[in-house]
Amino acid sequence: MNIKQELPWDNPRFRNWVAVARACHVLERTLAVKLVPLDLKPAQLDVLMNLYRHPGMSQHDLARRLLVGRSNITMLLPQLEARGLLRREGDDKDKRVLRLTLTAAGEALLMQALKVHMALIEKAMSQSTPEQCDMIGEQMRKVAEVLKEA
Amino acid sequence: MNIKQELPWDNPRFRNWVAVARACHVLERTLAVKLVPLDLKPAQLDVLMNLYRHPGMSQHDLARRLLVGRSNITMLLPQLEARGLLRREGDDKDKRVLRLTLTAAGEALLMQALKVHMALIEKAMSQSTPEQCDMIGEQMRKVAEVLKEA
DNA sequence: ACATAATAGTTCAAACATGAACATTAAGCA
DNA sequence: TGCTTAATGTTCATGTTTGAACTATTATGT
Repeated sequence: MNIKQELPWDNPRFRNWVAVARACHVLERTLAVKLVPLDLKPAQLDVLMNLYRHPGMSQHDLARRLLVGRSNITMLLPQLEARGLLRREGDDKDKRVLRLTLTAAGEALLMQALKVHMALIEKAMSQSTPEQCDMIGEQMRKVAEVLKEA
Repeated sequence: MNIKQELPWDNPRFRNWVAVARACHVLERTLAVKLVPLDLKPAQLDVLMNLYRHPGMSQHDLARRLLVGRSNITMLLPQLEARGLLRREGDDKDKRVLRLTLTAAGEALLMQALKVHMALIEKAMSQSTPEQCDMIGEQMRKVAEVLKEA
């Protein structure tokens, strides 16, 4: 009847998830520091990455992918657009939506930022075997899936 | 000479880490929603959790554990103190530091919040075997360790 | 066609986080 | 002892994120 047996910290799932959250947090902060020379914040890098993978996205779609409010996108984009990193063009069929695409400058900056991001991830995951790494990715994709309807 | 071979998304470590970051983000957002009834934000829960595990912590120590600026703590604590969830008492030996401890009310609220947190994590990790879960935690602790000197 | 509802994006105020400058106290050392 | 340096916590200005209300446009249903 030790009360500590009931504490979350004695539950492996809890302890291990705390480690996951902590690792994420550390990597995020480190990335922020390393992106300073490029005058980019992690949130902005996320925008560029998503536009690269999904050109022509609407702002609404982008907000959903980034798990962020639409108004956040509205505040975020003008800075990047003013720097000539992306374009916002109205859709012909639906005059409500703005289609987003990277410019050449945007792609170029993204590539530089990705080098930084990649190097950091390489370092972070260097302790794991390829099999472990794949398993982690696989499990984490399941986590995101399971939580969608939570 | 396919240029796509060089892209980070084709690197397993990159893709898998993106999945980790995404899972974290989703769980964090979900937790925030589920904590609304308790009038607690994830950052505040982190404070309570750390004070429970390490009673008598200084604000500086707390800031370092939370990977957050000291000023952030200064802004965060008065709300919780005003709600009677924690106490801040000056250290006798060193008049600069404030020692932090949970009150009974703070512990009680923490226990309620932990139930919510725990349930969410259980659901998230329910897809993984205990062995996989432990392996993930182990690797993530290494990640945090490796990035400390990065 | 027309009214109603839903959607995309914006605006705005409030909450929140950040980092530099500051006051107070402690530690190191001549 | 005194002087310098470092550490703790606070303040404040700045920038970010959020959610609710708003406009404009499209979809739906009768």
